[in-house]
Amino acid sequence: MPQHNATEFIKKGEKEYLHHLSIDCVLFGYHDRHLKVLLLKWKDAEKWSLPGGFIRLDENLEQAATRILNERTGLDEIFLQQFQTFGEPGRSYRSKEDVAHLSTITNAAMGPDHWLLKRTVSIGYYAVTEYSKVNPQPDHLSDECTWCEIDAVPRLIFDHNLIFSEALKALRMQIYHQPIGYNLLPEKFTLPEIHDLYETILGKALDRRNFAKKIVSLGLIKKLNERKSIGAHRSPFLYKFDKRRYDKALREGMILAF
Amino acid sequence: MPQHNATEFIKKGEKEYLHHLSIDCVLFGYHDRHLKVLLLKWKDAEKWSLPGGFIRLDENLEQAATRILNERTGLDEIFLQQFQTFGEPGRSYRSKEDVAHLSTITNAAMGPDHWLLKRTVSIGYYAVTEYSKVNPQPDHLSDECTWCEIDAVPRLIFDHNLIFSEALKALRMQIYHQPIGYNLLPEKFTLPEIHDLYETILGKALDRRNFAKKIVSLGLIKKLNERKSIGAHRSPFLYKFDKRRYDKALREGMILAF
DNA sequence: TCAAAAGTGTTCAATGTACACCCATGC
DNA sequence: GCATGGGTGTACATTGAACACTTTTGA
Repeated sequence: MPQHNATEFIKKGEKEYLHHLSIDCVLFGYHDRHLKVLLLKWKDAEKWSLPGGFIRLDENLEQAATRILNERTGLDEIFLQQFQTFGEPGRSYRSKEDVAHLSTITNAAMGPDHWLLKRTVSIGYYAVTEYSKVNPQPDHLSDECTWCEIDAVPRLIFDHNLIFSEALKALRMQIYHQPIGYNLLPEKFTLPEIHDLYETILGKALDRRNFAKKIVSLGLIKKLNERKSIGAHRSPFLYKFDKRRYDKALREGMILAF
Repeated sequence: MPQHNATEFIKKGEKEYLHHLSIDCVLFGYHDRHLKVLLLKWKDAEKWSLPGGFIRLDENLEQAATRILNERTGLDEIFLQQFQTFGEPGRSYRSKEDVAHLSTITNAAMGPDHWLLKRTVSIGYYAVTEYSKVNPQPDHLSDECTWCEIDAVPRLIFDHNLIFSEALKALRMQIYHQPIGYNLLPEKFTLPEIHDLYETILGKALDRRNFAKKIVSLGLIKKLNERKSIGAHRSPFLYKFDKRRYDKALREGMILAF
């Protein structure tokens, strides 16, 4: 039962969602050596936030997070990771200004007991996607939904800056224990491409030769007898993921060091 | 405002705690080469559970977890780690039997809309303590609170077996990145003692000589000019933690490999 | 022929791993 | 003197880190 507008959401949401709980998603987007994060801008204000939402009465947490991201991006089959739960009292709607603004943009009177204004504990999820084909859609409360370079994240509402930075920390930790890239690279990709991916996510330079040795020795990718033509340069070999081994590494973990 | 009995808790809790949310704690106890976990047994039944509780309206999550454990153990200054949040619909009070039993032991009529029976998302915390001086106290709903060997954990209610095993996994992961032992060992301890601690928590044998080299080379512990008398055997040297470096490693992490 | 990017291998240092003997102590 | 547990060092294998030249391509 999708809400058709913000006013309805404010009024009817009370009966459709779990109170005191929300989900915030940090969706990282990778493309061409850039790592970005999906942000929303509140209507008629310079207030930015992470995409978030509430949990339906009978929905599990991961489904809810998937739905929230799907509504903003159209993406399906997002590989989500729950990373932390944030519950400081007063973490949301601490300022009267935020409340007044919410009231204005939703055109709804909200008493202090309104369900949306109650103390809310937020479960944080993150995911990574290839962003070049995503067309971000604002939600009811926003007039903009856009990718933002992770080094240029503005001040966000509530504790969303904390949530973002914890997500980035978790992502960078995860990359040492689980494979990454299957959804971020084309089916066939070159070593320089996956090398750029790792450098971008980790935010640091990795020696080309050592990287190639390690990534190949993990056995998750295999070299093809094809090259990619990249113009006035030597043509790099193409590789593809060995899906069996990739999935095994996803399940069982691995150890990587750079 | 502590509840004095289960009936009061059932009735008045509605206004004192956040709905739809709970905290479950996995408290590991170490002593003399044994790793145990604190469990509660429901009144008049062979139903075991992890210690858990609810979050007061103005309490932060870690305070709530600390309070819950403090009520069971009297312990203060517990180093808690939030590790995962569990929210499958139907994870708690799925069976009518459980509901009926709760109703019986609390002597309270509970309709299907009772706050305790609503869908509840539980935030998992774990901690480790020295258990030999702890006198576990049952809560309102239990008639037993006791340490159980981690290899002999019985069937637990709800999804508590899952919560327990995820906590154990997280603890064993953490031990590679953060120092452990400050609260688990006496102020002065021997290398064999800390060696036993690591073997017990990890559940595997570690080479004595290599362990000593690594743990000393981390610089977190320092050798004293004292030995411990252990009867008819060579007296091992005593060590103590270097608190400054220990705290630094807690904050910044470290890397350990066994 | 030149500029730009890709491919590749070796050396050295550090770390991890396996392993065994002697020493101290109290009975 | 003996049983028990503690202390210690070495050799080898593995891994990580640093590093530079040659090849390919199209303009």
